[in-house]
Amino acid sequence: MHRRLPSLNALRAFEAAGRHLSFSRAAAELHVTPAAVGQQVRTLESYLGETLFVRQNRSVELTVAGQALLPGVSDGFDQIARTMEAFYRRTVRRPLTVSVEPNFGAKWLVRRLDRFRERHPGIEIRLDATSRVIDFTREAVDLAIRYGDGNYPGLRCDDLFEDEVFPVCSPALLDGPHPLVRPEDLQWHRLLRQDWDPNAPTWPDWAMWLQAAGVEDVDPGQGPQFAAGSYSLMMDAALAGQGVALASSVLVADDIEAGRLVKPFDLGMHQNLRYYLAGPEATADEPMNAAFREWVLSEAGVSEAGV
Amino acid sequence: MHRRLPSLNALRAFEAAGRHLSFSRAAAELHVTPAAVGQQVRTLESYLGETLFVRQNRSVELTVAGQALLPGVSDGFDQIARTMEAFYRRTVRRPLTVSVEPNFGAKWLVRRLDRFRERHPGIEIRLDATSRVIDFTREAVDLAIRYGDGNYPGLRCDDLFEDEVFPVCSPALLDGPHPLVRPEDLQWHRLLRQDWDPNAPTWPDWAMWLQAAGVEDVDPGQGPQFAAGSYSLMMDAALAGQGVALASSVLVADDIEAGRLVKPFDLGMHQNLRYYLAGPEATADEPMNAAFREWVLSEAGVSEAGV
DNA sequence: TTTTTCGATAAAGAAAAACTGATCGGATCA
DNA sequence: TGATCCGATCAGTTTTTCTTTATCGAAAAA
Repeated sequence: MHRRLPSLNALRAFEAAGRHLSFSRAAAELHVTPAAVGQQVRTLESYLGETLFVRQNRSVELTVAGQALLPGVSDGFDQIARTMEAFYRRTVRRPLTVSVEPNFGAKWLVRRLDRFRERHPGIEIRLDATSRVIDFTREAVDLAIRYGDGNYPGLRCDDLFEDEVFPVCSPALLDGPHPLVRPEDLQWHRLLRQDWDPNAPTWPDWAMWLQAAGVEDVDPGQGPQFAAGSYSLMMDAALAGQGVALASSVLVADDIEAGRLVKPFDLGMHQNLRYYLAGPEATADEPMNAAFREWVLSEAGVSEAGV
Repeated sequence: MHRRLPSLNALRAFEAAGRHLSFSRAAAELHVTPAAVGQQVRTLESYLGETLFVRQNRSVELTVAGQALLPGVSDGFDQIARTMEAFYRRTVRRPLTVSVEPNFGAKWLVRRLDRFRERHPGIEIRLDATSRVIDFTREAVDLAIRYGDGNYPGLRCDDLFEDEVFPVCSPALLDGPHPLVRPEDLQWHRLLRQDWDPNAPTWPDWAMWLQAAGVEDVDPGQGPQFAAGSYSLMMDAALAGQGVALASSVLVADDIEAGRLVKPFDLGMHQNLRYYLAGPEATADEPMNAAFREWVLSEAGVSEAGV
């Protein structure tokens, strides 16, 4: 069989443009700019040696040649699209189960999962939010994202990012009666504090941060205390302007970017713990696992090669 | 309609590979390397999160998932290919008529036309080999390639390349009893000469070349004489080792590259004539004309922008 | 058995395709 | 009349795709 096909992308652009009778709407459908559609159509026209659209100044319509070409091409893409849909829906699909530390899952991962779904429509992600240590041999979990020291024997382990702990608060606290300018100003505000599960990795507490900041006249024990595991309650309080919390850079990155939280001081505290993606070596190269790993590393801004 | 399609090129690679059950054969069909097919298939697998081929060491076979995907995808591409074939064959197709100087057409253009057909399967080229000056208003000719001074009023005129005239001969003459090393050695060989049509542009003759080379003891009038328009006869004689001809760089480029002819001396003679592509301004931007112009300029190694 | 061959694979860099962003210009609408 | 919408165009950049080169392992050949 000798198929003489034009550029498939050009053909798809033509098909969408012909269906919508508009380059702009076609561009929207294809998630590109109208200029891109225009160029693709032009490429196809030059390949075929025939004008496919009559360009009016504010609209396009199909030429006779375009009309001749469109239906068959549309049918072809429809056929392929139906096949793909059927494939995505196949019953044998097994979801990819990813275990995540709950706060990380809620604050970082779920907001980004849409991008993963777009990139890998054939993979369904099931999140398992828990802080437990995962035993991959006993639990039906494919991959885990954990906060720890990276020492997980027998697992393929990829570094995602390091964490930093620093005070955050609502921007409202910056221009109240006692604006937070220097660490000493914390004495006028409530310090939101959190208990730690003795079995899990912990963060620095206010006493440590205040010492590092060289501040002595602020009581690290004042302000509301939140139970272990109530990180999100504490952060809600911070968001509501009820005080200043010590937060993890990873978990508040989106809130800071959106301006919901600010970082009044520049001092952050590092520790030897990082976020890691871990999973059994044996299944690490299966397409679903590899796809997730590659995606999560790119989201983390880490090239896989650099690990 | 919301189509979630993978990369179409990846899909096509998968389809070809699945049909052939071989990456190499698929690569041959698609005119790429096997490595390229392998990468495209891998891309698709990662997009779908599912292995499509079982790789054995010397062959591949489809997984269950691959088997599920292949038929529908094949049908889709078949549908599109049929549509394209039908389009190419439409009755309303008008050939693009290109008038070329006969020698240029035979020696340069026809050898390259296959590449044009591959790039623009929708355009049928009709060659009109003549040295006559074309009146585009009276003759059914779309474009002309001419050798001249480029002064063609009212026409869109693109510079193809300049020409140079130099002696050429069969490589056999280089190691005969009187090897051609210096221009003086020409006295031992026959000079193939050509009459010129008084109405057409002419080339330098042997007298001019010998003078430029500073050679006095070679008779420019010796050797066989070919009638005007018998350029190809003269070149056949040169190819057969019957003498040395003054040839045009454009027309012998392929013979020299293939080693059928050699250029014994470095001295070439320029003149103010060049090859041009010319056509009516009014139709210059029609897709067929534009496609041919763009192709011929790229074959000539000239970017259209540089004209 | 040993050697050769064939097809798949991996990594890196090159080439080509595709896309964006900015600008222009003519209809349409207020 | 001005504002806006839509398409065209162009240069520059990003992304995708491909080639190159080298390796590997089983099948075929010696």
